[in-house]
Amino acid sequence: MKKTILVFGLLILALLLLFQFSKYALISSHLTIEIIIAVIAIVFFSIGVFLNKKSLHQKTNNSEAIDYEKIKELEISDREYDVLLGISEGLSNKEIGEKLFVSESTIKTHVSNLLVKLNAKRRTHALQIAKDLNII
Amino acid sequence: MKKTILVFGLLILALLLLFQFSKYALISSHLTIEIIIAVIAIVFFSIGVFLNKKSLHQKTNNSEAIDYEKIKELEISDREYDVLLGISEGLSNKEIGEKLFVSESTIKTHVSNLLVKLNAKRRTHALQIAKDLNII
DNA sequence: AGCGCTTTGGTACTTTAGTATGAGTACTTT
DNA sequence: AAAGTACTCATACTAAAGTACCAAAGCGCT
Repeated sequence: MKKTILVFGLLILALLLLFQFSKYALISSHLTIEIIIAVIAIVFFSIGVFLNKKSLHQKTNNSEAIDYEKIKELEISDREYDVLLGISEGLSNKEIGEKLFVSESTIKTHVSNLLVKLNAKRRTHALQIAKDLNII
Repeated sequence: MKKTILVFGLLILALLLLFQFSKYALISSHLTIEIIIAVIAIVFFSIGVFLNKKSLHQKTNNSEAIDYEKIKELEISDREYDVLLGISEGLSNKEIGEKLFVSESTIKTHVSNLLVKLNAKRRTHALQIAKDLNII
């Protein structure tokens, strides 16, 4: 929000500077009106591109970044999150166990707890929910 | 590519029109230079935003867009793809069957064929592969 | 009409997944 | 020291998922 105000302030400043510049240029007749218009066009075109790129990047980043706050909020433990990542890699409980050096039983416990915490019926459902919440 | 040329053509046209307009406006003195500059600034700012949005959308869409060619390449049938979408929604075979108005047996057949075609061991694995190939 | 393909569905079976319950260890907080 | 929490693991069970095989209906193509 503060950034937005700053950017708009700079924009208005740029606009005023261009007004002054164009007046001076016309009076002194060193530059033709075409060039002034071209300069203004290029400047504002660039500003438009720049601003849009920033805002769009924020949006795309938001949909890709992992929401660690949400993970805490759901009380998902570290180990449970490891298991969730294993599931998202398409591994079986046994394979996840081998990867984390624990038994399949342990993974089953973690998965069960995960399903409760994510309010999911199946591991695939959990995956869908987790993606929706931006936690994987 | 053709679109790009078209857009640039229109841009140049707009620029020329603005030149003529500004000249006429100055001669007839109906408008001040400030207003002309403001109009030009707004117009080109908008053009910048618009063009950038288009190009960025193409980029983001590319990493999200579904690769239908790949689906054909893998010889995944329409129905199998429906089932794949059901899996990605976290549904059980039974639920997918209800959604598509067919029996669970049918879904099992489709899933089995899908796993072979995607070279996956499990439905979660199929999901991971499908995401990797940009087909879901 | 016959061929190939998709879609559908079934049976029988094996393998994973998931639930319920109990229990031990370790580490932190009160 | 006691309570709480996270992690571990096991048993016993039920429920899904997945495999293998077979079979029939429907559609487009030649």
